[in-house]
Amino acid sequence: MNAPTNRDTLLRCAATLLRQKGYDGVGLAEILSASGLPKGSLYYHFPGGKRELATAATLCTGAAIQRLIDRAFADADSFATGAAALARAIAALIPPGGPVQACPVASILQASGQEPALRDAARQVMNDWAACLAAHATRLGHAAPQDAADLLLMQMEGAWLLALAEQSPRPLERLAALKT
Amino acid sequence: MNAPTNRDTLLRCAATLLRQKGYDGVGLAEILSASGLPKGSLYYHFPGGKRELATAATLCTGAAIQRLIDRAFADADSFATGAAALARAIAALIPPGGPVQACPVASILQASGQEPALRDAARQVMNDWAACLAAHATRLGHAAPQDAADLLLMQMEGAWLLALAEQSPRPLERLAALKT
DNA sequence: AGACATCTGGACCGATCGGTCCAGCCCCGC
DNA sequence: GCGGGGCTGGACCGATCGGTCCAGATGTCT
Repeated sequence: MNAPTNRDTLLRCAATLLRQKGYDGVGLAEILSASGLPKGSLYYHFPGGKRELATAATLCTGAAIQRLIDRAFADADSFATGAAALARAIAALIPPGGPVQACPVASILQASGQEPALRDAARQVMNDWAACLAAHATRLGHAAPQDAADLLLMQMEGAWLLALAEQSPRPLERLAALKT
Repeated sequence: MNAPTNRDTLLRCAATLLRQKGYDGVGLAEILSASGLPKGSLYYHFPGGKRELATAATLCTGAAIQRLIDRAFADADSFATGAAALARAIAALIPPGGPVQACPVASILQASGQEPALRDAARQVMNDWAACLAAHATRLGHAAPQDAADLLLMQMEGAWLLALAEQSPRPLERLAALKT
């Protein structure tokens, strides 16, 4: 059955709350009450405390989004159509009634100035995404794969930020439309 | 001499610290000690407390950046060259040795889920920028000014975010180069 | 000089923060 | 039956959070 362990629950709740309120915006108490677990569990599974939990959650979500990238580009016949599919996929992540959640990297970036561990995690996820996009660009025969990948990453992050600002998937859908 | 009032000092310090640590990341004590003023002054000039100070500081910085946009596009002969100039101008804001500061809007966006006042401020600044960019696109005879403005805003915000992640102006310079 | 409005200085408050610590439950192999 | 990790439950801690309040310094009128 592969029942989710308490550690997984902690990661999941932390990831969600982090993306909603940012690193400094969530308290441990909030994460704990959302997961229904006591403090002891947290510090057993993540001895490094909030820092460790947040970095682990970010890396986890980052990997999930990379899978989303791969899936979007899997049956694309060009980089542009893959990019449009990706934008639509990210837009589709937004729960219909619920709040728009930030990009996991963006959500810890503000606090990364004080927390080297967070900055490393943010950097690594970004680099992974960029490399992944560049690989797809190369595979699809793009003339300047590195440029295309970096530019798309900028556009995607920007659109995600705008979506957060206006609490609507529209900017992401807009980007998808502009890519066609 | 137009000496800066204490209110101005408060706004300036708050703007800087907000962009470095985010809304939830700065404490009033920190802003106060940076400005060398007591709590009484803050709550006299900004009875709404942290919320009011942060929204005022964001609107202020937002307006300053809009002036930067106007300046960058002032002597541009096309939307693309204006865009490149703007990216370079934002990159130039980054203090050589110091930390990369976030976009003022991005820095309050995470907390805007809990603070309607912040979300309104973020939205307004974004809308102003978009309108401003669209006006320049129209003026310079772009075929689809709205699309161009929105896309550029996405790219600029994304590049700014990447710059924050790798603590270097390179993504912004990269965007400027790709625009040429 | 005296009265009034403006602004500052800082003590103080309850709530919440992240983090520590340990008693004890539970389930395992013996 | 029993011993011993793996894990949980939660009391507790000092620090810091945003916010309140007011005495009094300062400037500006009449």
